[in-house]
Amino acid sequence: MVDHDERREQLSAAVWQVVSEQGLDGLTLRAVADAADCTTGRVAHYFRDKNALLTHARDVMHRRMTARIDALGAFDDPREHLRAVLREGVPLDEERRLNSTVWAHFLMAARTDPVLLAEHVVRHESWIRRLTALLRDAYGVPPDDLELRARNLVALLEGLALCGVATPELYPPDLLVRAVDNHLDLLLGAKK
Amino acid sequence: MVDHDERREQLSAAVWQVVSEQGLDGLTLRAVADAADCTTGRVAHYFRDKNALLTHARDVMHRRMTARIDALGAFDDPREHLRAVLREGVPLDEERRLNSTVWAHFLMAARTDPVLLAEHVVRHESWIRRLTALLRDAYGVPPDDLELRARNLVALLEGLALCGVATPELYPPDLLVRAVDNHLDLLLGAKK
DNA sequence: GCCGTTACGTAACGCGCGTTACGCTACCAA
DNA sequence: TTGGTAGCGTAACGCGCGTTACGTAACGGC
Repeated sequence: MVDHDERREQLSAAVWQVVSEQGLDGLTLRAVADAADCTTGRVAHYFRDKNALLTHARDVMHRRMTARIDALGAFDDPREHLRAVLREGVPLDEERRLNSTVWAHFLMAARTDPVLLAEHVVRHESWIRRLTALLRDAYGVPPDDLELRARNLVALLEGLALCGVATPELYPPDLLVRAVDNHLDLLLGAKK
Repeated sequence: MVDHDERREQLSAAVWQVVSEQGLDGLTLRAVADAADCTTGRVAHYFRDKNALLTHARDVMHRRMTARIDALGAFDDPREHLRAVLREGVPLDEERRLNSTVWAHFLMAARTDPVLLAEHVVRHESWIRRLTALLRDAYGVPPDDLELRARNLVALLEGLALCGVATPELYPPDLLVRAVDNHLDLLLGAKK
């Protein structure tokens, strides 16, 4: 008896790998099977069809991302808390680059897929709410345009993620960190 | 005798339309022919293969984008000049939304296509240089981290473009303008 | 008025895709 | 030992794709 959930997570990991290496165009069941070092028979055995495989892969990835943010724990300084959360949204290592890459591909696919679009909207808004709250905590007295600032913060993060995904050598981790810190200084005033 | 260049531009416009509506996956020669209201025979007649069609479509789109920025003309206030240029990078109307959409799709495709990647890098860097120069003009005395600020400005723009492309109804033109202005105020100090 | 050339439309080819049916092997209960 | 089932591998099917070959109508120089 094999562990079905574990097998499914293995296949989902293969999906991420293929999407990262070949894009959504290159994501064929045969490519997934190759990446998972098995045949398409196994894939077909664990997922009804291609769509079910993709949905599972998306869900697992999203769960891991939120889990990583939740696992950050407590911070004394609200500003450091915000900073730590922001770092999770930007491709600082291989895992987060994989996350950002897959996210970007699914985002573009969402333009022509109502299901993907609905998921994106929910997560985007929730992301903005989270950052708005963190930003509010980081300010002594929150400015009137707090939500707009949070929205811009998200946009900056997505833009940086895109840069890091498209050209990792031009946007190494230290540059991304400096970019985030620079914006934070602009928002909250230079760190003492 | 028909005007070859005009025909090619018509077909390129059909490419943009299909990419915008169906993504790069949906970009088939038959779909392009449908959008151009002709048969695949005509497409095959004017372009050696699909790749030539795509290259031409990218080139024409890029030429139009740079032409639009160059056509902005002279400004008395450097800050207003910068602001006007920034507005061109964000999907404020249907044409610019089309531009941003196609740009984003090709950017994701660049991850697995060396030719597209090389083009992207060149244009990205030139974009950063242009904004660095404009930003320098807008400052009385440029700060030390001028280039990093310009880089963040580009990232913000790309992030906002992505938001406007994915969810136009959540990011209407006036919100995008306010977002850009907000960041500009943060960078240069609130407008008098 | 004829004839080559331009400007396509039409249709077929091979390929890779997702899907599905089928077959085999290992394992576990009886 | 034997029957059944879980866990796959293999192979074939139809479809849509890019490409290409071929047909043909209109046009323009002689």
